[in-house]
Amino acid sequence: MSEGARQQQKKQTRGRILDAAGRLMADGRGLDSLGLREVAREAGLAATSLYNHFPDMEALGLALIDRACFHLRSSMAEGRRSMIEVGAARAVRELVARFVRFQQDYENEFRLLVQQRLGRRSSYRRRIHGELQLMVNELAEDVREAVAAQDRPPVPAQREAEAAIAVMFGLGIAMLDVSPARRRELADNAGDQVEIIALGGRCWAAGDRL
Amino acid sequence: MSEGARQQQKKQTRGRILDAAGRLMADGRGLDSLGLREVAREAGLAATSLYNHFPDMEALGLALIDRACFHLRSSMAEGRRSMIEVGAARAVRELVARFVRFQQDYENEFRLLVQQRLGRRSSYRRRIHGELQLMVNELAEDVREAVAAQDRPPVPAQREAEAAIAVMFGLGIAMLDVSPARRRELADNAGDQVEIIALGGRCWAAGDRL
DNA sequence: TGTACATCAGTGAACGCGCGTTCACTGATGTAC
DNA sequence: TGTACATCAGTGAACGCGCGTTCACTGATGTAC
Repeated sequence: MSEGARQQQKKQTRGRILDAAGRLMADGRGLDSLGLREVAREAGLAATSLYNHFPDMEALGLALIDRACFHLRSSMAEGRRSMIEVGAARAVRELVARFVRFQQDYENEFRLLVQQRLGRRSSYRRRIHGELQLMVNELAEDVREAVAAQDRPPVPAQREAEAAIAVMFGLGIAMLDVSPARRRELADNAGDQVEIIALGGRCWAAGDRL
Repeated sequence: MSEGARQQQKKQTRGRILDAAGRLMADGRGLDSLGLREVAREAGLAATSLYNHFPDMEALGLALIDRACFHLRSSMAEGRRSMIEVGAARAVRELVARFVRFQQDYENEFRLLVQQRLGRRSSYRRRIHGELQLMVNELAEDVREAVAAQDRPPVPAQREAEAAIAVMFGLGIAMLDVSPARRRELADNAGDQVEIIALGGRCWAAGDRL
């Protein structure tokens, strides 16, 4: 408490560094292509100052990934509770809409997550993999609750969640390079795909097989 | 024809360069981290010799991507014709199996495609995007043919194909970091997911909605 | 409240290194007469 | 068939540049008495 001023200043500088890195990734650049000096320059600092905030470049990258995971998580959590009551059809569309909003509000961070999911550093991969696993599990839980609330027979919620998340990430990637009109079209298609998945889950639950 | 020896030698050297680059990517490294000198050294050439085969590093990368696309395409084409007769249940499993085989036989190339699908160079992105689009279209065509051959009502084949490919790429990515036993488990799950998608397509075709 | 000391965010020089690309070259292969 | 010339895959030196990290430092902020 008494050391406030210095600590606060430090936290602020740390934020400036992360913001600077984020800005540099804005034009389609990947984390791997960011240089220490470049980030420092953008943040208005001497290159060596970064070492007062991150032990090395890997730690800086991990901080950026953590931030992206936080945004993903909070975007997807938004209005999650209300999903159970609105009925399956609307719930599916709103799920996709939430993901699209995240992709648009944090496009760089979305790209960061997808890129580093297969990146060179296993610390990055593990962090992202864990986050996606949580996302799948939470979605599966929501599906189970919603189905139970409607007194329907239990569906293969885990598989549905996995497929839906795969579809949405595919959507996010496809949306990166195209016009807004085409984006809407892609999002509608993805909505249909998730609906097909949910329908398929019901059939599966009823014992149907191919 | 008469200039054969020299041309043939050149083609062979070009192959050696691509092989060398492929070998260097074997330990989880990305295309972006490959250096000109490094590739040349691995290929047993002077660094500058690479310029006799590729105008710049971008062209080398594109050649690697082309090769990967070719392998993806031929892997997925393999046995494609027989899919119509075996019935939907087996066809779905074999589809996933073909993709898994590609992912295992050409793991580096699979990684290359997924990574560069969001890479910095738009030439790479376009190339890969076009290939995936073809893949989706061919799968959708197969689905339509198979459904027609069984006198079923037409399903939303394009949406099913998009969703199935998204699921399979998700599978391929998830398989990269895990044990063989876990890989089989993931592949089974993905098979279930694609089956759910196909079931959902039938419901959709019958006019069902959520 | 005033003073002496400790902490530590930020600095600038320096380290060795590999980057992609250019250039003028060498010498084997191919071509024309 | 022999000879003179053209082509061109491969070479080694050199270009300017930024990389991540280390180090000893400065000076403002915080702490203890």
